[in-house]
Amino acid sequence: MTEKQEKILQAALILFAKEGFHATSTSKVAKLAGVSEGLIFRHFGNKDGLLQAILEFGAEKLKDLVVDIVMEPDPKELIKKTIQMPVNVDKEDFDFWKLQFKLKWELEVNSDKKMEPLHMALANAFRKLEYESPELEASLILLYIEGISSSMLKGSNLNVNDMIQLLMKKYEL
Amino acid sequence: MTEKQEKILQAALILFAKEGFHATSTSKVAKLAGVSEGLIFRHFGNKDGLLQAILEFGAEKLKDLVVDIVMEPDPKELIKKTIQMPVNVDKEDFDFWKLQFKLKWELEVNSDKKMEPLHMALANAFRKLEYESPELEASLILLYIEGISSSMLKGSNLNVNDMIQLLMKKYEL
DNA sequence: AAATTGCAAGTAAGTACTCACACATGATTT
DNA sequence: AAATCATGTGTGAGTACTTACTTGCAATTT
Repeated sequence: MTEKQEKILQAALILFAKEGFHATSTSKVAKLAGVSEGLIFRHFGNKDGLLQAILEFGAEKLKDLVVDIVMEPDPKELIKKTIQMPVNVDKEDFDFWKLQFKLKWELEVNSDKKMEPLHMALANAFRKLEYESPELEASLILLYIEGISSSMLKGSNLNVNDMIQLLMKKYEL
Repeated sequence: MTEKQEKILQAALILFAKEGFHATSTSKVAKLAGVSEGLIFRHFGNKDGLLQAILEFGAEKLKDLVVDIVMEPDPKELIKKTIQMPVNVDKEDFDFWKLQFKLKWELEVNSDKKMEPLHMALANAFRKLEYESPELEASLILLYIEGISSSMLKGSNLNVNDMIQLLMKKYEL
C-alpha cells in the first residue's frame, strides 16, 4: 500500500464519517488527500470500492474488541467487559465507528453479524449465572451497548460512566 | 394545502425514508408525485424546505405519543406505557420514523429535545417508586426504547414482544 | 382582473468516472 | 553496459450525465 493510497483512505474516512457517503464527492476526497481524482479510481475502481476498502480495514478493529471479550472465561467478568466496551474504544477510531453507524442507516449495511459471537458469549455467560432468559438478556445488553455508543458518537450529554455504574449494580458485578 | 402539495410530501417521505435525503433527487420526488419538478420549488422553496415541511408535519405524531404517556398519573403504568411505545406506533407511520432515525445520522438532526418531557416524566415515576438514581433509570429506559425502535425499523429479527416482557419483569410491572 | 397553481424547457455547477500521457523502477534482451 | 520492455504509480483534462434550482408562460381559481 503506497503513501498516497493511505492518504486517500484517511481522507475518505474523515469525510464519509462527517458528511456521509452520498454527500461526499470523489473530488472532495481527492482534494483533502492531496492527489488527483483519477488516482482514486485507479486504486479502488469506483467510489463503492473505496468504501469497501475502508470497511474491510476497519472490520479488524471490531474483531479485536469482540475477541478480547469473548475469550473471557469468567461470566461476570465477561458481562462487565461488555458493558465497559463503549468507553474502551480509542478516540482516534471515532471516525470509523461513526461511519459504521451512519452506514447502517444510509446504506442499510448490517454489522449485526459481526456481533453474533459476542451475543453467543453473552448468552452463555447469563446461562452459567442461571438467568431465566439468557438469550434475551444478551440481546438486551447489546441493545444498551448500541444505544450508549450512538449517544457517545453523537456527542450527547449522557453521563456514560454513571450509566455503567448503574448497570454494574443491576447485574451485581 | 393543495392535492399536489400533499402528493409531493407523500412521495418525498417515501423516498427520503427509503433512499435517504442526499440520495433522493428532486426529480425523483417529482416523478413519483406525478408533478413537474418546478412545482416542488414553487411550494417549498428548496429541497431543504421540503424536508422541513415533512418534519414539521410529523413532529405532531411524536408529540401525540409522548403526551399520552406523560399524562399517566400512576408511575408503574407510565413506565409500562413507555416500554410498550415501540409496538404502539402505526404501521403506516413507519416511513416517518425511519426517516427520523436516518436523519439523526445523515444530517445530525437531534430529536432528543422532543423526548425531554418524557425523560422528566420517567425520572419522576422512578422517584415515586423510590429508585436510587431516577434520572439515570429514565435515561436507561430511553436508551432501551431507542434501541428496540431502531432494530424494529431496520427489520432486525429481534423478538420485540419477548424483549418487552423481559423489561416488564425487570421493572416489576 | 388579480392572484395562485402548474408546466416545460431551460441553466450553471457538480457528479462519478475515463483516458491519453508522463515518469519511475526493475527485469530482460541485445 | 546500453537499450528495450513491462509494469505500477500518478496526473489533469475531458466525458456524459445528474444535480438543485430558475424562468417565462399558460391555465385555473378567486
